[in-house]
Amino acid sequence: MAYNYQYPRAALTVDCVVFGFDESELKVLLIQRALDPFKGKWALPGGFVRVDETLDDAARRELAEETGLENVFLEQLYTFGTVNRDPRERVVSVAHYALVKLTDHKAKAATDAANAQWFPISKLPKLAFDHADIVAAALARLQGKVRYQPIGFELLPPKFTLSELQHLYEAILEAGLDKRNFRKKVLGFGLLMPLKETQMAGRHRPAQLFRFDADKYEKLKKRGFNFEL
Amino acid sequence: MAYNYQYPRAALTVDCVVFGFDESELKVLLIQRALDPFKGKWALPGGFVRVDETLDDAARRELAEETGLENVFLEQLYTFGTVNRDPRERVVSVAHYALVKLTDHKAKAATDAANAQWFPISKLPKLAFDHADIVAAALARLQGKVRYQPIGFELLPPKFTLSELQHLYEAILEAGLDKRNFRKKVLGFGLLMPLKETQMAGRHRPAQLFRFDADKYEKLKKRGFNFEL
DNA sequence: TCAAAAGTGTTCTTGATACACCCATGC
DNA sequence: GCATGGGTGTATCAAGAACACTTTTGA
Repeated sequence: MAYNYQYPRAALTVDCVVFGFDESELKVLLIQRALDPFKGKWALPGGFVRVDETLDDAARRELAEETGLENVFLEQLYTFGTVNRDPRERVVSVAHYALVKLTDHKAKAATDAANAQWFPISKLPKLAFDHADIVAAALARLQGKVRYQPIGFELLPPKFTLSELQHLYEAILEAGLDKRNFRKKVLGFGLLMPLKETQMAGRHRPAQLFRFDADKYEKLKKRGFNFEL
Repeated sequence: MAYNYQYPRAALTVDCVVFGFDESELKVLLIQRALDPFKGKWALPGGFVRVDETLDDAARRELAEETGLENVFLEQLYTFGTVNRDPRERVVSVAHYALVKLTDHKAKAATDAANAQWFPISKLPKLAFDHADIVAAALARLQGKVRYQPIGFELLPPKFTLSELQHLYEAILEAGLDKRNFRKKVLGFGLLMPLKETQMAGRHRPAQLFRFDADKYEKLKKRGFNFEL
């Protein structure tokens, strides 16, 4: 079946910048292209939007198909519409960014997506199309948003230590933070619940584990509370 | 000429939320639809993206065609891609928002766009499609952005008084501001240049006129300066 | 002389920053 | 017993918030 239109139409795609956090580093998930153009090059997961699915649905579907990731935090980022960003034809891409808990998804993704690989954000390979621009925009968004919305927890396991949280913020913001001030502030919100467990990890004092209380955050937000790091 | 594609494609449009400021009120420019669907209803200016123009170009072209506005501040907002947002077929719309100096553009727009009209943001009519959602998103963006970027000046004439500026911020943020604190802070940036002129407006003390020094702002920004109201 | 908006400083409170030592564990 | 990261409090400084009266003009 073919479809006729009076005027030529741009093709519409979605692309996803998937962030993960591991070994105190911020990472991005890339896939190696199997087809031309840019065959063999690294690129963002993504693909064409079907005519009967929302943009969000399209992004989640492509993410599942190409990387095996499901149920992740996903948000629209920006729409890239330069005329010649794809050498084949006019393609407009609605870029998204996703945050995944690497500890959960690591194994799964490895099996479903043989040609997917995590790269430290500071050591990305050359990317296909204008995907380097998209990654830059996503990083800027993440750096901005993490300051006033508690989205960082999407990158950590459900139970985490304050040091892990601090290292996450340091990795995202690319800046060192004072340990005492960080703990004072982040505990001051009353959104981190200490667990009875501790993390025994190596030859030093075990660390208190916390979980983020998302319900409490939602309630506070409705009453005008403002998370701000 | 007709265009054949293997898969059905969404149509791609741009829509613009145009903000203006007049009589201490924030206003939005709407056009009355001449054609079905929603014939006679008020809607955002916008239209189809051509295959050889960027999204930004498309938004500016539609704005000029439908409202006579040119050389305005324009930024991409969000892309709306719900499946049934247009009753005719699948239409994905890249929404933008624009800020115009009403004093400059008022007369011009009135002639070029007979069916365009400014509405106070608090008294908008029912809008076609999902345009009410788009306006809400644009207002939220404006409220957020005006706090940390000096975009408010795009809504004021080149020469303005501090009271005008304060009323603008109050209208956008929907909150009252303390006069002395506002002036202290905004003058503290050193980006408002007092002019030799004053504004004689009615039976009260004349007000000092200022202009915003955009060049100085750009230089400061490069050195890490942060505008924050 | 009155109404109406312009203009101007100080005090208090709050949040941000800077900073150094003891603790619990594994080797 | 020592190396490693975990955990804690205070003093200083800067920015934000609250607040009331005088000035200049036109009618």
